[in-house]
Amino acid sequence: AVDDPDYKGFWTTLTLFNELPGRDPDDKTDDKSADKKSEEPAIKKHFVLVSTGTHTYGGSGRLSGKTQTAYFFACTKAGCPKNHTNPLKQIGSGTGQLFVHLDSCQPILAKQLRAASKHSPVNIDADGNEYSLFSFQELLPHHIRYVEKCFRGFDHFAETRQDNGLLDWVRGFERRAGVPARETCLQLLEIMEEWLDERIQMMIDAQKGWLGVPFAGSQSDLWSLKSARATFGCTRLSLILDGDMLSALLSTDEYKGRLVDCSPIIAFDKFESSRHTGANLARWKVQVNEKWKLQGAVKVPTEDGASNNKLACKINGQELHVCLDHNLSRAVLYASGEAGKPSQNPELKAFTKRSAAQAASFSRSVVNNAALQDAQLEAGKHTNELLAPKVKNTTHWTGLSEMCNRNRWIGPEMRLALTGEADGISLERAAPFALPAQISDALSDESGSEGEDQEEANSRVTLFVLMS
DNA sequence: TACGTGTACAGCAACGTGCC
DNA sequence: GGCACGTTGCTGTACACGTA
Repeated sequence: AVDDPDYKGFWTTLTLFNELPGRDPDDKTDDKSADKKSEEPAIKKHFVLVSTGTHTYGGSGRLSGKTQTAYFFACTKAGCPKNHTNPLKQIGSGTGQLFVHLDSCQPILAKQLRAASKHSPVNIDADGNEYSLFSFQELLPHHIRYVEKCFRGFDHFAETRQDNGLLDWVRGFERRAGVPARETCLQLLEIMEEWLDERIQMMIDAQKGWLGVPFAGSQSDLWSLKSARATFGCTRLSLILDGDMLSALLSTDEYKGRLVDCSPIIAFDKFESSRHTGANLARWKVQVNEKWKLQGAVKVPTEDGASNNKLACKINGQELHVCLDHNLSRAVLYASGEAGKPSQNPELKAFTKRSAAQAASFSRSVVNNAALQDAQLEAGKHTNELLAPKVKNTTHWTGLSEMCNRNRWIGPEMRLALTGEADGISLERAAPFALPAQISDALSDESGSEGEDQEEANSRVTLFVLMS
């Protein structure tokens, strides 16, 4: 983010950010990664390498049998027994043995070096007080809460990085705290998932024992990538649990005397089959039901009205209930004439088509578009408040409403841009289409005049459409 | 172009073991 | 019990590669 006095929190791309004054992406002088390659640990400046050898790991761990270079260091402090004739053995690039020696040989220096090293949990604050960051074991309960927070808040574990400010945010409250590594988060999440699944299964079994089958509802949906190369399927179960039973299961009084609405997600899978046909969907649902012992549990699943959903339910002997929201959106599309063959509202459909074409003319004509923007500026709008006409979105059922509203808001400016006249009446450009019957009737009723010629009638149509 | 994912490894602390 | 030494675990970082 780029902060400047005029645009607080203005977000930009990395490329544009690097083009800002003072930024040179090729300048590596302050790049820690570049320094790290050439700079050895500071503690080695206080030792001299005497000789090298080979170390073979013993024990039974993962390193057992492997070999690594062993380095023999002499302490540079005068009179130290760990001199050239009795050097310290240090395996690999580590510095552990050097620190252990320095702790007793030069304890103040050892403390300073530890505090300076970014790998050490030991720090020294501005007042010279030494403190140590929490160990992994001390932090584990906080890590668990952190993972739960990320999960509940739909945050990504990629946030557990030092370079995004989160560590500073955490240490602002407790300087000894730290965020868990990504791998730790994933391991904790796996354990939580396992425990949660056990509880869900326990509730499913109890509900089945209480009511028999069927005993639950379900909702499922599918999402496909635009490339159609992958599909994700999600299913959640709807349980209305007896609170007394649930309290007994979970050893708590929290739910006693209540009905508990519980809707766990029981499947969220990448749908591996390249063809998400009804048959493939039916097989996937059977697998989910087998995993959770849900055979016969759901008689009426709720889904959208896709044909593959309908077929899957038919194959599995279920009665599909189409989601109310989807049915409502279909109803609006039918009522507005957009869906259904034949159209149930051809007049509105024709109007919608012409109004959309009119709005689209502004994106096709830079002259019209410039005139519209000028009209809005003259009306007192700021440059960042300028609106463009909307074309009806054919997929969203709110498309008709959004198009009409937007074009009504900027109707005066559109009239000015198209006709040069505030009232939108232009005798120069007649509407090129025949009058829809309803509009014609409405106009004739309104005017009540006789003998109106065709040119005048077309002008009135232009006005009518613009007003709409 | 930016981001996601997997792998390797450096650097350190902690723990275990054996010796004195 | 203190010390020296070996082994293991954890975090942070770099980097390669794939992909939206």
